[in-house]
Amino acid sequence: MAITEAKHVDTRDRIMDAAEGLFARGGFNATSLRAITNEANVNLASVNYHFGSKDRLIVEVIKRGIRPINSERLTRLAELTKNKNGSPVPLEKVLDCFYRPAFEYFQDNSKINFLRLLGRLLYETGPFTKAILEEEWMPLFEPYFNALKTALPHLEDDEITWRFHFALGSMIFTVSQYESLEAMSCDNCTIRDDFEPAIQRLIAFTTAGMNNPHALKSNS
Amino acid sequence: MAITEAKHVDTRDRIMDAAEGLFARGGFNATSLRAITNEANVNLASVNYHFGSKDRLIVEVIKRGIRPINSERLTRLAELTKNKNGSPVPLEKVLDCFYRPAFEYFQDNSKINFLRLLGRLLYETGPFTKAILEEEWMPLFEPYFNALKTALPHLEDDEITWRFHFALGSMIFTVSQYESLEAMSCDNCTIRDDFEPAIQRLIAFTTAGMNNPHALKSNS
DNA sequence: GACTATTTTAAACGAACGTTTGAACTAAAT
DNA sequence: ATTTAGTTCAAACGTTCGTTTAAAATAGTC
Repeated sequence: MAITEAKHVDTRDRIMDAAEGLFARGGFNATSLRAITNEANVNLASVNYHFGSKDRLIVEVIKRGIRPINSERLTRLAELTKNKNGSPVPLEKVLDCFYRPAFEYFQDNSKINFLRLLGRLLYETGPFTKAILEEEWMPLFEPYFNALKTALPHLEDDEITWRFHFALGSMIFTVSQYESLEAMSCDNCTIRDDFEPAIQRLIAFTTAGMNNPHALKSNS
Repeated sequence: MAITEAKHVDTRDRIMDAAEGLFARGGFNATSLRAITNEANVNLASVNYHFGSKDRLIVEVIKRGIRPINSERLTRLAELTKNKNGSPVPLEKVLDCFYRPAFEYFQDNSKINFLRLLGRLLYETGPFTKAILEEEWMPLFEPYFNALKTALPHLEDDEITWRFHFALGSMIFTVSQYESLEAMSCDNCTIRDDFEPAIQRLIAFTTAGMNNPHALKSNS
């Protein structure tokens, strides 16, 4: 049974690896199962055998990729607030806990496409995509929103939401559209070899933006 | 000939209007010509008659939408730098010239989907999409980069490029993913009825982020 | 009213898609 | 050696896609 299971898992993972790269590069609808099974060197029918359908394949691919990132985000934030129990947590440390697990994906070359797939997912439509995002996002939003609230006590809730949204946009754009940044800078500004300059600049940028003492009145 | 041209233009525009909305909602590959022609109440073959192919249809849709935005961006920046000839231009005014023409698209309900289509285009693949984006972006990048350089004389070129990239991410995310912001805030933070609070907050956020005096050394 | 050019229409084309099927294959258990 | 459960495989299924075709309809010209 050991070898049988090894084969099983092997085929499953080869399909998911190939699907992850092809979905990120060409999109979900534009990527055919035949393209995936060709790249994975498996039979066409094995996708429906192991996953049931193409829809459930992408769900598994996304969950496999996003869960270690998000659990790491929660773990680091919990450690951060635990060690500083009571006293306010520095804003830049909170943002570091949120950004870094995503950036660390770039260390693994086989995962470099996944963040682009996640960014693309925001624009994909379908019965499953929105559900996955909300399902994986909601457990993350509350703890981080509370951490931001204690770090920015002078701001109203909606103001924090606005600024968190802006920071999210910067991060997502940075990790999923890095190619356009490379093009703009003639490859001077890159994220591939070492993400530390990128994440430090991103933290500096978004910390300054969120710390801005001036705020619009009320929630209008 | 007058009525003939009217019909011609009418069918063309009805196709483009329907395509813009459907492409934005469901993506390029997932939207069939039959869905477009049904929504536009025109015959299926008229797409190929008027545009030649589905690929050339999306090119025309994108160009029709992006050109008035980008020409307005250039016009307003030119006026801004002309009136303040010589003296440095305030950073927030430069960003206002860049952001506002995009946000003003939300005033026209028929155009509300176009910015989402543009955001989605960043993640679409194809021989035409990247070419359009670069073709329409390059004439914009140089003037705005120069304006940012004079507004931020203490920063190196690459540092400006990084921060401009972060600001771009915030803006694109705001105009194309406003639904997730509404969900996070229980519809307290919205952009639909009035974009002025959104654009002012976005300008405040990105101005603070770009003005940050601290900068990483060198271009590493 | 006949003629020409332009546009619209219904129908069909071949190709590619996700999925299903049933037989062949593999490896551990009896 | 036979059985059994799990997996792989080639082939085919029905559907949908973008595109093409040729006839019908429309509008302007003489």
